[in-house]
Amino acid sequence: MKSEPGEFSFEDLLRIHNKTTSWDGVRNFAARNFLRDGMKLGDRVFFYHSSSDTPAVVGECEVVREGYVDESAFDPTHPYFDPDSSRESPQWYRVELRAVAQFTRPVTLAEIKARRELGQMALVRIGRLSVTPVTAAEYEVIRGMAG
DNA sequence: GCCAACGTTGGC
DNA sequence: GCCAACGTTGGC
Repeated sequence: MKSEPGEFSFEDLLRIHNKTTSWDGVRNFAARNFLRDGMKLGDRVFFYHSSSDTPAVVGECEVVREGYVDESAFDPTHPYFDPDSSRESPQWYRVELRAVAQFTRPVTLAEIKARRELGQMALVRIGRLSVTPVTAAEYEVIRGMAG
């Protein structure tokens, strides 16, 4: 999961009660499908800082609630409002994530790109998506790089 | 600031 | 359905 640290950083998440947040605002169908269909209770999730000086995976979360309707799309005053989504046929979904651990050593995008085993990572392949899948093998490599 | 790689919009 | 124009994301 990507977040711009200037908007919402991993440190911000750690400061929240229960270190838990509802991940709303995803408004891309491919990202939504990964989020809604691919994330299961207890799954580990990497937290990635995008559009920062050093884009990097900075920590780990876990899914504490699986995909459910993102009601922010229904509110005309909300920045994530989408008139095409309704309670009758919702388009957008969210999950709840809880921070598990901050990496002692962030794993930068440059390091990820330099590792052959990670060359096919969706994060690298489809860089603009805010939600991308991580394989078990990729997960282990990055955990190793984080120390 | 530039660019790639999309997604979206709307005319036809 | 096609395509041009434009918007968005995010790395560099």
